Amino acid sequence: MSNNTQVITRFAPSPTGAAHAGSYRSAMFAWLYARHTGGKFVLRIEDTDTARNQDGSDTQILESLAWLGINYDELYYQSKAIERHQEIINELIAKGSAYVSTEPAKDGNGMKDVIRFRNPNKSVTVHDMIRGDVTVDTTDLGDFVIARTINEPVFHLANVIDDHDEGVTYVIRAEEHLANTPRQILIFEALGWEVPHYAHLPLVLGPDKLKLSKRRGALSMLTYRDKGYLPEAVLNCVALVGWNPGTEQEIFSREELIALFDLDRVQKGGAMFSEEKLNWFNREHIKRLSPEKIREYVLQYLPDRIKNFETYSEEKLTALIPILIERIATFGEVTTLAEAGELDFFFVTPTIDTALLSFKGIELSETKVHLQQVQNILEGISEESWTLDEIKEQVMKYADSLPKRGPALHPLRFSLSGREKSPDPFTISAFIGKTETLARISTTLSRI
RNA sequence: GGCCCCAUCGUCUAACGGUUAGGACGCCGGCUUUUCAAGCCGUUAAUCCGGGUUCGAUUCCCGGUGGGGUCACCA
Repeated sequence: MSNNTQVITRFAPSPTGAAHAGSYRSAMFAWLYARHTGGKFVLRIEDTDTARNQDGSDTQILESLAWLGINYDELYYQSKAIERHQEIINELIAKGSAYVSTEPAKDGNGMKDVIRFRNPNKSVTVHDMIRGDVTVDTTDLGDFVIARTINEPVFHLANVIDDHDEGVTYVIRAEEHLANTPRQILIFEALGWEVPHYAHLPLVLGPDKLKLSKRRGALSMLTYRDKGYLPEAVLNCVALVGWNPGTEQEIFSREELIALFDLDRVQKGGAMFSEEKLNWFNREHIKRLSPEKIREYVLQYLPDRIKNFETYSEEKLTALIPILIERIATFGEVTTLAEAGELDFFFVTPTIDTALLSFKGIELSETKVHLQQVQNILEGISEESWTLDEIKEQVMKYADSLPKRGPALHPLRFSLSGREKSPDPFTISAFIGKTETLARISTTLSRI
């Protein structure tokens, strides 16, 4: 194999259901390697198992890849290569490398012809870019089946033919295929074709430490999209399971990943994919988003419940975004928060449960005094200087004059939000404005 | 079971024979302007075991153990 062969990698999913994080990691590495080397990345949908194909699952894969920004240079559907496959099967038989074998049908109904490969029974070495040389004696494979019928190749054969025809020079795929690689090499050799470079990626494990499968751990990438994860965060997170650039940098843009990625720093052992870490990555990537982009996302996830409030406006949204951003890991949480009513007090006057108004153990009568003091202070601040900093400074002056700040701050915050948990009172006051702040305070006061 | 692959904190990982075995996520604790969130600081935590080789092993070799993959007329 010459060193200057163009790098052509591929991702070859079968449309039999939702692919999982491990599949996409394979796609990602193959794509990253192609982009890094300036090569090509081809996508091949292996849709020959008509019985197990699932409708729409190929478009789901395509959509997921597009969302992640994994763009391909060529797209093939394996089912369209049937004639070519037949041609090769016949060639193999003509050459004596394969033969028709009449044997009892699998389903138990009579006899049937299958095509078997004439195994030379020799030792085959896979030169794996990640694991080094792996030598296997293919004898125990026997004369394995390469086609169900004369025109129906089995996975190994179809794979070899397609990879060859599509010019694939680097087969980058999951480790589960390593054990099957020798038989594919045997086929390549029988056909006199150049064997591609191989790189078998460590498996991505589920929480149970077992390899992810369609049944277990299959989580569509689109689910992540819908939950409000950023594609660059998912890309970043998944790229770092099983690979690292050798530095302590953790946050990478798509371009940085392409520039840095290489096969020689790919891990050998399997690894678990952690959603907790994904949340962290997502937060980090949100921080790096432009204000416009953030606004777009928030708008997309903010439910009508909020948008329909009379007090809702573009300006309010602008003020709300920074408050929102520090409370979420995914944009989907914007919806969750809003739907749980945890944002309502920004737009409508909350109902106050006076039993919860006082700071720990403080008499209601004393709370009332504090609240009145704060009310006076707030009234003294002009509309023009009604800013978060100013409000905070003035109110804190009073709160600090007390043995503890809680007795003054808690009732204020509670009067404004009506919730046990909420942003601080200054943030809320600044957000809802002077008039509404004072209105909420006097309403509370009147109810004591 | 045969064959193959793998093995550092709970998790993702760094350390290409010499480090107090480093970082990140999470956990826990503290701080910050009551609460929550965020932020900051800090703590806890690992080389699977046994032999070699070597002045010296996480690192190299062998064995064991453990885990995983694969042995289809599925891809």
